[in-house]
Amino acid sequence: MKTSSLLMSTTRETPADAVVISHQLMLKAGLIRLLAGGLYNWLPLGLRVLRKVENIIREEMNKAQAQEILMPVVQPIELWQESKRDDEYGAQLLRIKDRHGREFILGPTHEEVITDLVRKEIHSYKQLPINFYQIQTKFRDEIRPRFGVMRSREFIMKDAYSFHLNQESLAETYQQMYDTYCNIFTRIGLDFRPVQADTGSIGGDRSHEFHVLADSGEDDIAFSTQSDFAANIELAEALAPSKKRAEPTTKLTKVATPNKHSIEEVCDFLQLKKKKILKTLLVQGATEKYPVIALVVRGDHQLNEIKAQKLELVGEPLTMATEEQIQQAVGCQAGSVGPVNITIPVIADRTAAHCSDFVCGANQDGYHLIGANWDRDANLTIVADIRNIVKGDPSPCGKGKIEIKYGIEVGHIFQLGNKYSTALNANVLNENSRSQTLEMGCYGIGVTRIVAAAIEQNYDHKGIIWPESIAPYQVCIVPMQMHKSPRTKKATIQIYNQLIAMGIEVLLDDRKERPGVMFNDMELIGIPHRIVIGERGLDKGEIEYKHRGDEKSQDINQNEFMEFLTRKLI
RNA sequence: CGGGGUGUAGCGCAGUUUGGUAGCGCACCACACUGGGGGUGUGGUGGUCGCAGGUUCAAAUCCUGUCACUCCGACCA
Repeated sequence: MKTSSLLMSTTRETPADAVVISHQLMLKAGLIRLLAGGLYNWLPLGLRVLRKVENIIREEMNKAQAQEILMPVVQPIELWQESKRDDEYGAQLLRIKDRHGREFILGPTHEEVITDLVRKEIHSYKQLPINFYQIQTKFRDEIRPRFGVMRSREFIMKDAYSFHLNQESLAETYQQMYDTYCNIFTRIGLDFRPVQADTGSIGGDRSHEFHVLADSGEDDIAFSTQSDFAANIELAEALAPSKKRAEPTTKLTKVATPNKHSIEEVCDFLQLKKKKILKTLLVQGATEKYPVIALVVRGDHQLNEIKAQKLELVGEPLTMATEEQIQQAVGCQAGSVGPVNITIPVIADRTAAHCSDFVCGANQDGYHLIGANWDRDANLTIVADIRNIVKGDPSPCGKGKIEIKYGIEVGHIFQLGNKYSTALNANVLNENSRSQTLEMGCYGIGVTRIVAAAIEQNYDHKGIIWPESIAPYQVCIVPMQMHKSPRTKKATIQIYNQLIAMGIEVLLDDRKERPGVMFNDMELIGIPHRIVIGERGLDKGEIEYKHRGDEKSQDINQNEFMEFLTRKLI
């Protein structure tokens, strides 16, 4: 390809709207352009990268005996009513009507469609297990699209769905997909981690997310410093302190804390560390008997809503109690609530339950209690893990301490079980001629997001540094004064043609631009291998080579150049 | 959905307070010089100032409404 005929829309200035580096660089390098909120055009260079990612995924999926299919983006609403997910998905599901007034949705995912297909096509256990995948556009009407293609409304996803007669077979394919995902992300050249994850509203039993580690990641991942344990912070268990709780040493005393509500204010006022205070949050209960529940965590900890809402007494989804409810339940404002002399059920976090001589709200506006202790002053009935794990906590795996890093979720695999096959009645006959509900797994990869994630991990002040596997072109040729020097032109065209004949993707910058412009553009768009040809080198019988990640270029003897380059390209 | 910000040429912005001929830089086009890191000069192209309504002799500027984009938060396979 020659740059003279390529749409290479590089810009000098950084667009004001882009905040993360990958978004900025994708715009600057002319990979994508915004059409509307969360909707992007992919320009030629960007699309080449996208296709490379797709092809790696496709090859690895095929290797794992998965079969590629293609399902429609537009799906009839009836399927979603059948699975009861039309309500569950809510506003994120974009609904449309056709000319006859029939309702459709733009597919945010394809569990329903594939399950429908399978219930129609698969009838015998002999056809199992089977694994289908597609690389297809999805649409999710995100509340807040942001970070370019990292969180867009329309995006491309590789989604796979496997079907099984039993749990063992599902577990086998799940493991195979786990390995396949590792192969895919390794081949792409990403620094990634498989992470234990919450199954979320998609349902199911076992789940791993695959995260690319980057500062701009939207997920918090907890790692062990001494093992390969990694879990989404939503899920990571905060262990109970191993030591016994200290005995009370102080008297329970009420102190005035006028207009001090937040943990910070009270700490400031009483000159305390945050960990000496217990934070009491009131949430909606699950039953009429207990409409309000108190959740107690240590002042320096954060409530983990996902853990909390899994508790029996707690309403789902987790909702904070209203002011009226708080007044009615404890007779004071939210900032003065505490577990002492409270009539509603109290659920204490494991670490909070381990505190002694603590400070808490007095259940009276303007007052807190100091020197409070469990059992002596407050009933400790329910203890549970309801906080976010934090840096320095012991790892739940038993080895090492916890470190928190940010991750970009690029893959997610689930063992769904029979949620959809039951809802949609997907059965096969087993070897006893009995109808049996299918077990199901699903496996997603955010294809467009991978492009952004790869940039987040591979860039410098000049621009993108593509991993070789997904670079839009492997090699670029930057000739010096080619339009004035027949010698340079001849050498350039010769190498260009040779590389093309070898099947190498090469980009020749044949624009009548100054060298600086060409260098800057090629570095911005991140082509891994650069060849510079000019009279200066030719006089010495040399051609210049530089890798995008290298500090310096090297001059290679003209006669040995192709051999040299071929070795670099392996 | 709550709170903030911004809409003026392809991009980045000034002009709005105090109403009076639509500006700058980059990009783009032409020519010349230049030529190993976004070079220089000369001359150009391009905007119903997001949209609608109102006030006024006169609106990018003031008022009302509306739409879009964006940031923070909540939300979220």
